[in-house]
Amino acid sequence: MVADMASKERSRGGMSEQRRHRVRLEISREAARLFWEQGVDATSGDQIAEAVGLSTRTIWRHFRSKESCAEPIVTQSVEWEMATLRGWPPHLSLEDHFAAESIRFAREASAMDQADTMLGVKMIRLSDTEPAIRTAWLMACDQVEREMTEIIAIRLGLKADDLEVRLHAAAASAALRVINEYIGAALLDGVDPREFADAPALIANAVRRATAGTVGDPVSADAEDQQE
Amino acid sequence: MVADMASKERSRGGMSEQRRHRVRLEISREAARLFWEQGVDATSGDQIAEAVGLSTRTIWRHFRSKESCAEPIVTQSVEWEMATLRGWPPHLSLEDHFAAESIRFAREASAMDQADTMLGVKMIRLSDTEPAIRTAWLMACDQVEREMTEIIAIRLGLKADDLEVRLHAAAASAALRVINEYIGAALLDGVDPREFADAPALIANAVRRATAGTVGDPVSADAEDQQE
DNA sequence: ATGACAGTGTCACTAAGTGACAGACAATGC
DNA sequence: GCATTGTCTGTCACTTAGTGACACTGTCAT
Repeated sequence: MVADMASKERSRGGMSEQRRHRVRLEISREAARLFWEQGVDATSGDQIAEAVGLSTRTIWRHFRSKESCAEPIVTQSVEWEMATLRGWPPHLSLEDHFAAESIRFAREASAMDQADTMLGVKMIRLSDTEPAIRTAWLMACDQVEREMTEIIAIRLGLKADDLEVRLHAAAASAALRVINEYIGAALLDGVDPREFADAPALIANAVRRATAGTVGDPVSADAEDQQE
Repeated sequence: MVADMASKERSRGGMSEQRRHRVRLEISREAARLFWEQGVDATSGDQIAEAVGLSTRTIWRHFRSKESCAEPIVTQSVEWEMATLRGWPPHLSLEDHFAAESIRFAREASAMDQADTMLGVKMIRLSDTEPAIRTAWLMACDQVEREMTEIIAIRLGLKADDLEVRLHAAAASAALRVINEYIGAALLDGVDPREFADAPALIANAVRRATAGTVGDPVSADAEDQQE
């Protein structure tokens, strides 16, 4: 029975998780496009459903509200940052790690990933004027903050609910958000992406300043173990 | 003076702004109470209308959505912080100014103000589990951030859209938010408010660290004039 | 084959929110 | 005094977001 469940998890359940994610992303893509082209209010659930080729009912099975249809595409646009933070090795500085990862991203990302990223940037811009979308963006930033909290806790060898850690995480992720908005807005205004080659340094310095120099530099391997 | 206000209250255009604000606050108070007592989903627009003694239609005239009914009470809970920031004299340190202002608040605030503040704290706690309310809270924090941007720009003698200023403002207000959540949660857990006598120092130090020491200390009177 | 199950469609339904119009009420003009 | 004007509010019909219940379809395990 255990093996049965395991195989089920792999074939059925596990698959369905991925599939669900894919369907949500597909819906989100169309929804984001429509939101961008004609505004949120002017876009109906029926329209989204038709664009993606599903029944309206099914849309509501995947999303609890119209605005939340934008979430996956927004979340995905910060996902690589979260992944990058998760994979931040103690012995590397933040700029070195971000620089390496963004090179890897530029090399490995598919055309669809790039298109999705642009859609995400558009949603972030939309969130300036559409409160409904701003929610999605702020929620995504909230996710980044939680991620950041974990990373900082480990890096400093403190608990994740420590006030110090929470303060650093909040400040650092707020800085990250501002840089995201800043670069995103510039990209939409047609600025050449090459202009932002120094983004890793920009981010690392902002994080360093936001955390009083506590976060950003390499830490010695055993620093993360000592709890005091 | 009071008579002046009262007469102005009756006069036409000028008053309607204040009156509108009062009505919204009254609605918000009842809505927040209901949200806290029975949850957001379980509270209908009709219920709010009945509780406040207005027709449902009028509720939707004042608020564009059910959740946004919580906004004024949430906003008000950070309003004194915004007012305090606005009135931060250049020659004072942040802790000194906050300490002075919070003493003044404790002395001058009416019973209803205090009750509203507690309601606001409850809404902030609610926003942990109710995404709809979290929006209101994050929006209020957004307001604080904008306020903070202005204050920091003036204090450092830079433009409000300067990236440096925006980074500092975001980090500082994020720190402020975390402390708000931290103290609010503690208060709801029954911790004695006297425990937080050191809040001004806590806030000032957090802001100072979040801004790499740039914001928090007194600035010389002419520092704010020089643009570079 | 057959049964279990997850995903989807259909349809009726509740609740959120809007538009249009009418009445209440105070301030203003004559 | 009385009509006028503008703002706020209530009533009611209406649209749209979102849910519940049930039937249908394809896939997998037995």
